[in-house]
Amino acid sequence: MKPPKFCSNFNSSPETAQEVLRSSLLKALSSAKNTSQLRALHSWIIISGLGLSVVFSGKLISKYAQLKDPISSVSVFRTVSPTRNVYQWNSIIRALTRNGLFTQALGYYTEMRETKLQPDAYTFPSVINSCARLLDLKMGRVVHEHVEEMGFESDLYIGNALIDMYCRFGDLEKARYMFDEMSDRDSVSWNSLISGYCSNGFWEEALDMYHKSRMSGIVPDCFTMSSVLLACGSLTAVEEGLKIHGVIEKIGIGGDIVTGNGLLSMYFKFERPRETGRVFAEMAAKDSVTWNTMICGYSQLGWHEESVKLFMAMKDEFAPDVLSVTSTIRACGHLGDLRIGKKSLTQ
DNA sequence: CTGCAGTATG
Repeated sequence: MKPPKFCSNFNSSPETAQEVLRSSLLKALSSAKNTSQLRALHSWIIISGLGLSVVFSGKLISKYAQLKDPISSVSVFRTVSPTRNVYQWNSIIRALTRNGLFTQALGYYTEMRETKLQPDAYTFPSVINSCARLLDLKMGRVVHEHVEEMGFESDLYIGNALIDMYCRFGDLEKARYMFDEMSDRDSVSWNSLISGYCSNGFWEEALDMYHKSRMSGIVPDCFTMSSVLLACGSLTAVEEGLKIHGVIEKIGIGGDIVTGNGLLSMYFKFERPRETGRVFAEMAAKDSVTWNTMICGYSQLGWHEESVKLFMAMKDEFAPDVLSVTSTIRACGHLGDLRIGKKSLTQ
C-alpha cells in the first residue's frame, strides 16, 4: 500500500526522493528572479543529472529568455542538440522571438523543417510573430502555407497571430478575411484587428469593430481601449470618446498606465486640457510616456507654465525625451524665462 | 511542457 500523501516527504525511498528533488527544482526554476539565481539553479539541475531532460532543458531555455539572456537559451539548446523533440525546438524559437532575434528564430524554424521534424500547433505563433516583426511578406506567406498544409488554420492562437501578421503587413483585407473565417474568436482576435485598423489609420473601421465586439458580448480590456482612444482622438470623436471614458471607469481599468496615457492624449487632441489635468491627477501610476504626453500637450496648447512645471517635476524620476526637452525650451522662450530654461537643462 | 494583442511626439 502506498503511504498517504502527507507522508510522502518523509519517505526516503529513492523514487520519492528523486520526485521531491524534481519538484523543488521546478518550483525554484519558475520563481528565479535573475540570471545569477538561474545559473546557480542550472548547475544544480546538471548535478542532479536532469540537464538533458526534455522538461528541464525546455524550461531553462524559456527562463533564460524571460530574463533577457537568449544567448544562454541557445547554449542550453546546443547541449540537447541534435534533438527530435518538438517542445525543445518550440522553446528555442520562442526564446529568440521574444527577445527580438527574429531572423535567428526563423533560422531555427527552417533548420527544424530541414531535419524533417514536424512542427506542432505551438511552433507557429512565434514563427508567425517573427515574420510579422521582420515584415517578411515572403516568409509569412510560406509559413501560412505550412499552417494550412498541416491543418492548423482553425487554431485560435495561430489565427490570432496571422491576423496580427497581416495587419503589420498593412494587408487589412487579408487580416479581416482571417478574422471572418475563424471558427472561434476571443478578445485577442478582436483586439488584434482593432489595433491593426488603428495602426494603419483606419480609425472608423477600428471604432466599427469595437462596436461589433461589444454587440457580440466581448468585454473590452486595456488593449481594446488603448486602440479605441487613439481612434477617437484622431477623429476628434468627442462624444464617442467621452462614452468610452465612461466604459473604462465602469469596468475598472482606469488604473492601467497605457489606458490612462491614451485618455491623456485623447483629451489633448480634443483640446480639453482640464479633463487631461483631472485624469493626470487621478493616475496612481505614471511612466515616462505619461509625463512626456503632458509636457508636449500643454506646450502645444500654449500652456507654457504648466509644461515647464511638469518638466521640472518629472526630470528627477524619468528621462525626458527629445520632444519634451524641445517643447520645454520653447515654453521657456515664450515665458521669457531664460533662467528656468537653462536650469531645466543643466540640473 | 510551450503559443497570440496595447500608448505620447516640435
